[in-house]
Amino acid sequence: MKVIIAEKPSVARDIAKVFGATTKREGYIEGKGYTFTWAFGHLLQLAPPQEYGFYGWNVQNLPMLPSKFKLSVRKTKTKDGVVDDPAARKQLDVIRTLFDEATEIIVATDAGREGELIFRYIYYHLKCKKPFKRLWISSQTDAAIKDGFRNLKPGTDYDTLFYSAHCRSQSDWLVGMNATQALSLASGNRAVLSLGRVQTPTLAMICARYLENKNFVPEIYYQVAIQPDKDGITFRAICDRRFKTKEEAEVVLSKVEDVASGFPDGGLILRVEAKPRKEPPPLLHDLSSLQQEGNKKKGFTADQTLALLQNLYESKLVTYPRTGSRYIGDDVFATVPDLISKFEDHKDFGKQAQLLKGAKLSKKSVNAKKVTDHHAILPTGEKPNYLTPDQQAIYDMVAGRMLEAFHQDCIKEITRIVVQSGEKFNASGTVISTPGWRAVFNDADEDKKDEENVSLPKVVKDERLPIRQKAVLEKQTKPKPLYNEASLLKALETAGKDIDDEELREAMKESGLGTPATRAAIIETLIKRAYISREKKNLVPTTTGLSVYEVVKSQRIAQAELTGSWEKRLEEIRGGASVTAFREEINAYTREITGELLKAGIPLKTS
DNA sequence: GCAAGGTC
Repeated sequence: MKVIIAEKPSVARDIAKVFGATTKREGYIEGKGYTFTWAFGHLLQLAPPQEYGFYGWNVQNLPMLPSKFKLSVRKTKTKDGVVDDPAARKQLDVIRTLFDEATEIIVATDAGREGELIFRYIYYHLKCKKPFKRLWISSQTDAAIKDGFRNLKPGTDYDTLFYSAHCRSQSDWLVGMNATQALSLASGNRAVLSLGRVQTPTLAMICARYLENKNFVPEIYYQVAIQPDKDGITFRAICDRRFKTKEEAEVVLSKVEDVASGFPDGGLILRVEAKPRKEPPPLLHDLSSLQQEGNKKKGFTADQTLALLQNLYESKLVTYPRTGSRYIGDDVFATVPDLISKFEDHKDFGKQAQLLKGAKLSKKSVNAKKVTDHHAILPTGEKPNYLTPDQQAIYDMVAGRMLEAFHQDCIKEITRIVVQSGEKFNASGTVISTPGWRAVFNDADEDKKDEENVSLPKVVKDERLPIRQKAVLEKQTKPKPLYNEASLLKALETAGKDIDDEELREAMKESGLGTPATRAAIIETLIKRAYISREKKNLVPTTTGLSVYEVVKSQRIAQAELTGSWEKRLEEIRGGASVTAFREEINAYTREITGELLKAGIPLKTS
């Protein structure tokens, strides 16, 4: 009997369906001589410190450097304390029984580093010795699954991928557990002061932005504006020059030949540019972009959006939510016209769905090479029964974005006018001539809502217009805004883009800080530790958060670069480089950071 | 009591 093991039940079901296996058992499906079972993500984790003899939180234990890591069943918190997760334990028993009976194992966990780790931890924990092959696919359509089974790879092809995954896992444990205990102990041990490769740079970003914002000294500057009049329609034009004093601005103002100063036609049109600009549709959503939209449009936290989305996924209404890809492959694209037709009677964008019927669809979101472990989020086409208003809102964001993504370009008419009256003054305006994809939600372009979405009257070069008004404008430079969940998620995604070292920047390019599946949890962790709090929509540090930041801000653990340097080494390990060398470096760094924190944490006592 | 990673 062959056993196929997937990362999660939904994938096992999809594969079983292709084989025509239908008999549902407790924890697996069987039929046609196969069994199809699954994990629930990581069932096993690196064992906690006490399993290596490091009892309690004690300076004498530090740094904790196990020579060989152990695995233990994933834990869950109950009122009686931390216990083995019963669901994980039960599923492991199912897998153990199936593996015992198996002649061959086919590994169908997600095609990536963590997917490999999820399987290997189970396999080694169960001390299984059966041969295994690897299914490597990135979409769960029938065609992709069939093709994948025709091209099963030898399990050993992925040994180095497992080594890199295992190194990632151990390194996070070593640095995180040791740094956390060191800082907590050094600060008097009154509370858990956690540190980690992802959470600490995230905290640092929030703190740095907060301090920058708080300490910002606005500068006042002056500009000059005029209002030319074309056949009774006035519009505003501004002189680009910025002045430090009002007096300097008034010099320019005095040169303006406005009507009140006795010039009936004091504005000369020097230049008129009117050109259409195509604005292509946005990409389909991945988890992060949807969390950002949920935060902007509805004020949901990243965690809330993920929970709502998980809910829709379990009701089979949307595809897999924790994806980091905004693309689909050609196989999925082939199903899109049918999917779109399912929305023709939707109350808000049914009309747009009808419009797309038979139309040529944009292929901007179609790129198999950019589909990683999972493709972008789509509705499945199943009809929702009852949805809560919040679920409906998220569902509509998914469905509406699908319509947008395959829609036509939005065509805007952009006009720029330069008026001479003493100085040169500029006016610009944007008018949507063909809405295309923007017709789906009919939202204003929020980035440029205030200034650009105005229409300008038709004027021609060398024309002279009266200037009805002129004024000096007093303005202030503005600080960068505090982070909110949307802007923080965006910043985590793009973290590392401005690293000087080209190799590190390259290593982080595809990942950023954390992963789509964990970013919401990272924000919640910082809140649970009382490092940050939500104030209206903003994320601001607490005094505890700021004190921790002060202690670690110049350490590597607070920099996104740490992830970059690890990613670079992990990629080399995947390519066959030595694991031992990297482990030694991590051990050395663990000793170093532990020592420094034990010294440096003291100031926290008094704060 | 602690990391980051995955998922019901």
